Formats: sequence, structure tokens, C-alpha cells
Amino acid sequence: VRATIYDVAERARVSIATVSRVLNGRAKVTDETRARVMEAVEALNYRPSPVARGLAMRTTSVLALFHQNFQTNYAAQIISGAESEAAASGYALLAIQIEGKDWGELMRMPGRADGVIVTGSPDNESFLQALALGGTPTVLLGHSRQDLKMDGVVPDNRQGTVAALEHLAAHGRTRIAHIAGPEWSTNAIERVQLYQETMARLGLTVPEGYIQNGEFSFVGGGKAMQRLLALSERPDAVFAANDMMAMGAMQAVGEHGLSVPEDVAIIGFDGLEAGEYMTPPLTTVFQPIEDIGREAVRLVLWRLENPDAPVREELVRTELIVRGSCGASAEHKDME
Amino acid sequence: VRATIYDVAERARVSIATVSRVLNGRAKVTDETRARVMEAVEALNYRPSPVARGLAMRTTSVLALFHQNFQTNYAAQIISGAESEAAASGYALLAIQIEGKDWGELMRMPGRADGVIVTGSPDNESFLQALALGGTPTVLLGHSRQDLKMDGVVPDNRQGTVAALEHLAAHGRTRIAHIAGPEWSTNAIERVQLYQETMARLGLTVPEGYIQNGEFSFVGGGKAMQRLLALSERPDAVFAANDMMAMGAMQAVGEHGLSVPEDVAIIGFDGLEAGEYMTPPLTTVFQPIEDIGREAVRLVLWRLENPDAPVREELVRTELIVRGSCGASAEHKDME
DNA sequence: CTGAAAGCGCTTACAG
DNA sequence: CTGAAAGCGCTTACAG
Repeated sequence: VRATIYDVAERARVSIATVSRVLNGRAKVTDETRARVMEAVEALNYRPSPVARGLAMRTTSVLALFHQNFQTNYAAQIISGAESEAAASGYALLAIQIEGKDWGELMRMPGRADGVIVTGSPDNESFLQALALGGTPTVLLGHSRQDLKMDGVVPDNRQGTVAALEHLAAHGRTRIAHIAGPEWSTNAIERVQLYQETMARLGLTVPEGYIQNGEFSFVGGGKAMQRLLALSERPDAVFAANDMMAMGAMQAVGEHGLSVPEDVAIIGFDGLEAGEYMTPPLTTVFQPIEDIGREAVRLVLWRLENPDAPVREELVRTELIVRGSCGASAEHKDME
Repeated sequence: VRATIYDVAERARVSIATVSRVLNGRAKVTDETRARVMEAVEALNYRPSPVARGLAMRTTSVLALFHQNFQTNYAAQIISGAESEAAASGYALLAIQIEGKDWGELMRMPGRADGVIVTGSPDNESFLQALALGGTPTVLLGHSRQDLKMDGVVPDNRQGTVAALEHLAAHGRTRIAHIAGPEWSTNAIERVQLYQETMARLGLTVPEGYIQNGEFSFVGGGKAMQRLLALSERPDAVFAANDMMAMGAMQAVGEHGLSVPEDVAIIGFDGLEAGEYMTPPLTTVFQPIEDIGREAVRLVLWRLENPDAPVREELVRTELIVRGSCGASAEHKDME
């Protein structure tokens, strides 16, 4: 029932080629024919079929975003940033949750898009391999892959982790534990390594059980904290790989009859707005999540234009935001 | 560089029609030719082009989700639910933020999808009109539209609002104010109406200034609360149209030197996990947001199959969850 | 500046 | 069961 380019051409008494030209503004067209065509377009309420155009131009004007699960604040921010940036360049955003899909389902999606953004994930190596083989330009969130020619936008995990741990150490904490994120996140994995590395450099020991997995969730963070509190050598500080886990940990500390930051200082990662309103407010390593989503889109679009350029890895600044949960907010304010 | 159906046909020494048939399993094919085709498919790493298939079949296997802004927990849950449900039926989900796009940009998107889900919004009436005119099956979040033949999935705002207000009244609150959501949300608008209606039925007055807009955000809720606290007849309770605003309001009450629930009882709407961890925990009207997303997808898919069925409106249950912020959690527990 | 025609990569009657 | 051919709705050399 929708009008096609043929209907428009007929009404405007021109060829479909001309209709196409005035609509795309690529070639010279008489003002008069242009007017006739536009009149027909209006009258018939014509909208070109993106699908047909896609077939003809071998391009979809779609970008696909793959992420483990969208049901988090982090995902919401990535999607929001990516969608606005994509839209600004005329692209639509396909949102795809990796969780719950088998390999076959996943592999059906890239064909729908000109470019792909994937949460960096050692977990789905075979998916990345297939993606590389398929030739779809891909940017990773969390790392880059020289071997697969995939660009990446990665937060400065080193800077953030080091700042957090040094801050805790500077304020006298010595038994600093780590609540880690899930295996599928390269960011989470990198933060564990940086935690270990930095602890060693600071001359602090990492006793058995000081690294607990909290799966990036509030509940997981709480459980991880409970395990830490059950340790014989109870930690006096915790660095969590994201804010949700840090908040869960705070709550667990309270339920255990201890208090934050007196008994256990806590620092999270992300800089979620919600942390600001906890009691005490959550100290955190801020990363501009929405910007990371935007940057990822810019990177794929750039790669589309520069297929042969060397792999790029964009490092995004992180920043320690000292609030109440690390027990040093007053001093910090003086220092600023 | 990607193999096409022609490459496969050539290698398997059959026609492209046969390749198509074995891939879609629609017609009878000899086991032997099937094997040859599959071998070629594997060898060439062939994946049919969704775009070409789309053109030929006049279908995209894509659903589009329009929402004001994705940067909220609510949006994350809607997307997550909608995407899983869509994927389960072989559809991909296009995520589109209405905010920041002009009419022309918006209207380019429906052509990419077989069906559309839109956050109910009086604000973009002309968009809905155009959608109806275009003939794309559409389901609305928040209401339905008989006149435009659009189905809807709507939370039971009446049940939730009435339960919240009656609860507050039953516990002796008489000066109950309302923090409303933005104009673009039909849910927000309906909640205002139900607030007024229910207050009247309960014999409670709604003084000038007792309805303040908080734009569905934490900050907006805080500001709305400040305005309420500045009123000569200060409210002793607040019913907010969502949890983010309720949390912002809680924080504003604290900053004003008053306490929740003693001075001001607060009830939100949504049932976000975060509310559970506030101090005090937020009493709220729960609605199954993720399920609403799923249901919306089921509804469009159903409409695709039943173009001529009468308009359907799915009512989704809501439920008052009594926690600390309304000042009645102890009694309530006894009642259960 | 404008038109006729080929082509994008599939699906699906229509024959056989 | 299988193939030749038309068609889906566009874009874009190629002529004129």
C-alpha cells in the first residue's frame, strides 16, 4: 500500500532515475522537474524503502551493538550515547543482547549492519573470529585486537585503579581486597590484574581470598563482601570493579554490624549518579560511559571510511571522585 | 567479498532456487542435493543477506522501539525485555531515542521495521498520525488508541495509585502532595488524574501547588520536593510518579533538615531495585517493567498476524510494596 | 538535465 | 524434485 518510486515517477511524469536524483540531491535537476517530483512525493506520502536502497547501495545505514545484557545502568548509558551519535550520522542502532543467544542467532545479526560494536569479551572468542572473517568493521569496548584488526575504546583502567588503591593506602588502609567483575568483561579482568600489580608495587600483600567475584551486580557485590568479612584477616578496605557491587558491599558491611568507612573503606568504579546518594556517598572511579558509547560509534564510522588504517585504540580518561565511603572526603576537599 | 547465493549455487552445481529452498527448508529437496548445497554453504561461509531477503519478502524481521531517552533504568529494562522477546521470534530490535530527533529523522525509521513500539506520548501526536498512515503495526506503551488502531500495554495505574494513596491516608497522612512526571508520558499524565480523583474520593484536599513536575529524574524530584517544602501548608506525604523522583525527594527532605518518613512519608512508582537500598528503603508501586517490554513485543507480533483484529489493550498488574519510606512497614508486615 | 537499462541478492510462482 | 525467470524497490553508470 505504500507508494514506491514508480508511483512518484508516474505522477511527476519523469523517470524513476530522476526521482532518485532529486531525493538524493546528487545530480543537477531542473527546478521545475524538482518541484514536480516533490509535489508527487508529498501527495503520495512517499518514503524511500531503506531496504531497497540498502540492496542497491550495499549498505544498511545500521550499526549493531552487542552487549552481554542491557538490564543495567551501564548498558543504558552506552546505548544512549551510541544511539545519539549514530543518529547524528544517519545510522540506526540495532541493540543485541549476547546473553541467551546461541552462536547461530548471533551470527545472523552482523549481516544487518554496516558496522558492529561489541563489549570486549574473551568469552566469545569464536564470535569475534567469525566477525573478523565476515569482514564487518568492528570496534570492541574494553580492548582492541591487532590480530583481528578490531579497534577499541577502553577506559583508562590503570589510572583509575592506581588512583583508587593509592588513595586508600595513603589513608592508612593496608588490607585492601578486590571485588571483581565477571569473566566476560575484559575491563573486569584488566582491573584484577592492575589490582594485583598495584598492591605489589605499594608493598601490600593480597592474602588468600582477597579477590572475590561479584558479577557486576548489587547482590553479587553483597555476597562477595560477606565472604570477605568471613575471612580471618578481615579487609579494612575494598576496591570494587563497578559501583553496583560497591553499593552491594556497603549494604553487606552494614548488615554485618560494621560501618563504612570506619571499619571498611569502599571505592567503586563507574561514577553512577546513584552512588552520590548512598549513605555515605560512594567514592568511585568515574568513567564517562555515555561518551564511551559515542566514541565507539565514531570509531566504527571512521573505520568504514578508512578500511586500511592501522588498528586504533582510544583511551578514555577516568577520574577518582572522592566522596564519603573511602573515609577521606574532608581531607581530599582540602587538597583540591 | 562475502559469498552470495550465486556462489553457493555454482559450487553445488544447482540453481539458486534450490539453494534458497534448502536454506529455508520450505520445499522437498533430495538428500543428496541438500548435502551438496550445505557443503558449499559451509565451504564458502555463506550467510544470506537479510537485506536482499527483506526486499524479496517485503519484510525486515526488525522491530523498532521508540522511547524518549534511553538513559534511565526504566528504559534499560524495557529494552532488555523487548530485545529478548523479539530475538526469541527471530526479530532484531532497533532502539531509537525520540529526544533530539526531528520529525523527518523519526519518520525515516519505521520503514526499517515490520512493527513499532512507541512510548505513549501525547507530545508526538503527529508522529503517531504519520505512523498510522504509514500502516506500520504499532503498539503504544502507556495507552492504546482506538482511532489510530494502535494496541497498547499499560500498567494498572489506577490500582497502584489508589493503593498508594489509601495506604498513606490509612496511616493518618492528610496533606498528600504529588510529584508528577513529564508531559510526554501518558502514564505520568494518567497518574496525575488518578491522584486528583482519588484524593477527592478520600475527602482530602489538594491545595494550590501540591502537584509539582519532577520530569521523572532524581534531580527534578529533589527540586519538586523543595518547592513543596516551601509551601505554607507543608505536605506530610508525597506520592511520586516514579522512583527516581521519589529518591530525589527523599534526599531533598533530608537536606531540609526533616526526616522520612516521620515528617514526610514518601511513595514512589516502578519498584526499582535501587529503592530497596535507600535509607529508609523506598515504598513503591511495583510494575514489571521488563515484562511490559516483552508484552509489547508479543503484541506487535500478534498484530502482524492479525491485522484486522480489534484494538487490544493489555493491562499489567501493579503492586504496592511497603518498605520504610512511608512510615508503615512494621504494621504492614504484621498484616501479611 | 534526463531516460533506459542493468544490477544489488534474494524468493517464489510457473513449468517441467 | 529442480530450473528459468520475474519481481522486490532502489541506485548508477551509460547514452543522449
